[in-house]
Amino acid sequence: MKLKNAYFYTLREDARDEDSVSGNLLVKAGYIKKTSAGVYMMLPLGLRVQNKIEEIIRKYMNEAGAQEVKMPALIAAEYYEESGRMKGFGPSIFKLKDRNNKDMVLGPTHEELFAYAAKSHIKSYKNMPFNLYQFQTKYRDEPRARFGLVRVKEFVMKDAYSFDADEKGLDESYRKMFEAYKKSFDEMGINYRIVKADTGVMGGLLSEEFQAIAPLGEDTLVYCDECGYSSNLEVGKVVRTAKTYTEDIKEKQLVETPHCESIEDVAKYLKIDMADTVKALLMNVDGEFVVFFINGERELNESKVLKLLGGSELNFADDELIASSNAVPGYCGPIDLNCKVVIDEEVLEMRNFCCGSNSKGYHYINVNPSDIKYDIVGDITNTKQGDLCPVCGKPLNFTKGIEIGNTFKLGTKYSKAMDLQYADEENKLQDVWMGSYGIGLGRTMAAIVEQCHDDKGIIWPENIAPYKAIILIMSSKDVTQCTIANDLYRKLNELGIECILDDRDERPGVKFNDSELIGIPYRITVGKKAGEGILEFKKRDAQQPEELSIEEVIERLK
RNA sequence: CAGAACAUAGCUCAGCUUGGUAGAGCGCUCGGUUCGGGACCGAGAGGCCGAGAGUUCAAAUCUCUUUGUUCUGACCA
Repeated sequence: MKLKNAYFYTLREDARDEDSVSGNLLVKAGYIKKTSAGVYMMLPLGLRVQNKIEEIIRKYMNEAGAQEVKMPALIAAEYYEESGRMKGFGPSIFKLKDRNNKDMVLGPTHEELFAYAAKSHIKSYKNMPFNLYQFQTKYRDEPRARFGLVRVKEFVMKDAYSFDADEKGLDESYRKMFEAYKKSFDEMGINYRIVKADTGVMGGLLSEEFQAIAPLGEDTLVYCDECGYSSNLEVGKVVRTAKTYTEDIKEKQLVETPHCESIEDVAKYLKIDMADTVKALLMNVDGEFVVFFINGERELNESKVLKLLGGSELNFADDELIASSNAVPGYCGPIDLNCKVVIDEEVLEMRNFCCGSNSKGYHYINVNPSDIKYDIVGDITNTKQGDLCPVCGKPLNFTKGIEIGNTFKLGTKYSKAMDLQYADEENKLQDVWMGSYGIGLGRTMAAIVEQCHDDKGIIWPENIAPYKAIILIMSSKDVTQCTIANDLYRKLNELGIECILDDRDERPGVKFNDSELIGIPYRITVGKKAGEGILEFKKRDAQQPEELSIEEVIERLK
């Protein structure tokens, strides 16, 4: 690409409406442009990066034996009605009607259509295994688009679906995809971690996420250096530091706590440790009023709660629901509470703790497990700093991650719903075992920028940079420089080395800054010494440039 | 969905408190001087001040409504 006559621009100032590093840099460097919240144009440079990511994934998908197809984005709603996910996705699914008033959706993910496609092929066990994949645009009406390309409403996903006759087959298909994912992300140069995760709206048996390590990440990852245990915070079993309660059990006592509506206030007022308090969460579980009691320092884990209670929706309770009991918001405690009570298993180990009294302005201190009444007990909180590895008992580490890929063992959930069956060796009908595997391309791009940048701009890993090299002509009026630069540009192109020639009539500073902002891995400066056959060669992340001959430059880039 | 902030030129912003009909820097066009880290001089083009309603002789400015964008949370591959 010769810049002079190309669609190319950079911005000098930070984008006002992009607060994330990657969103700002991608917009500033002219890779993407926002059209509305969570919807972006892919400009020439951005599309090249996305295509690079796509090619790497395609290579490993094909290597793993998957076949590429392309499904429509516009889908009759009946497919999602059949699988029950019209409800599962709820407001996140884009709905529309055609001119005949037929309900349509813009596909948020494609298990249904792939299961439908598989029906045409699967008659007997002899037709499996196989794996289909696509690169295709997904639409999700996210409650809150944010962080540039990290969470958007329209994005390209690689999604693959495996079909096997039994669980053993699924395990093998899953393993192949898992390996292909590792190879893909390794080749892209991403720093990532694989964690166990919740199966969520996808359902199924197992979910693992590929998480790019980044402070911006919306997921918290917990991992153990000792044994390799690694999990999303939302699913990890909580194993507490073995705090030994040595003190004697005391008699519970009512104390005045005026205007202390939060557990922080109470702890501060009574001058006690938050870890020695039990807080109440007044919740609405599918319309039923349930109060949860957990250690004052912990957070309630929604997916654990729903799994424990077999519920589907968890919200804070409204005033009407609260009024159905004697619970007093801010002073709710597990003693003589007349509604459904669920306590975290940790509470049973605590001694002489503080909790609400169900009368305004008062809390109890020195409460013990024998004082309280409850209906259900279980592990219902998030892992937190200080907790131990559930496998080996060593202290856990925490980090933030951006979910760039995930793999699901779906089992027979969708084949049952979509009636996808095959005849086995005894001619009996059996359900097909499915797996599904996704990678978000734009999100991957964003995650890489989050990891690979400095104060001057992006630093693309070589394998996904839009171009490998950029040639800067210092003086566009210098005939020698122009000739040499154009000649080098031609030679590199002949060798299949993708490069940019900055032949714009700009001052050197502009060209240096732009080349750093857009993050091209190698910079070749054609300047004063060009006449002597000497060029300047600098890797994007190198401290100092080096002087090389034209031949040496070509050799380095081969 | 709740809370908060913001919306003025292509970009980043000032002006609003105290109403008088539009500003800066960068970018862009033309001319000149420059030419190895976002140069300088001169001359220009470019905006129904997000939209609608109201108050007023007069609204970018005050009031109400609305839409959009961002942040925090809720939610969410």
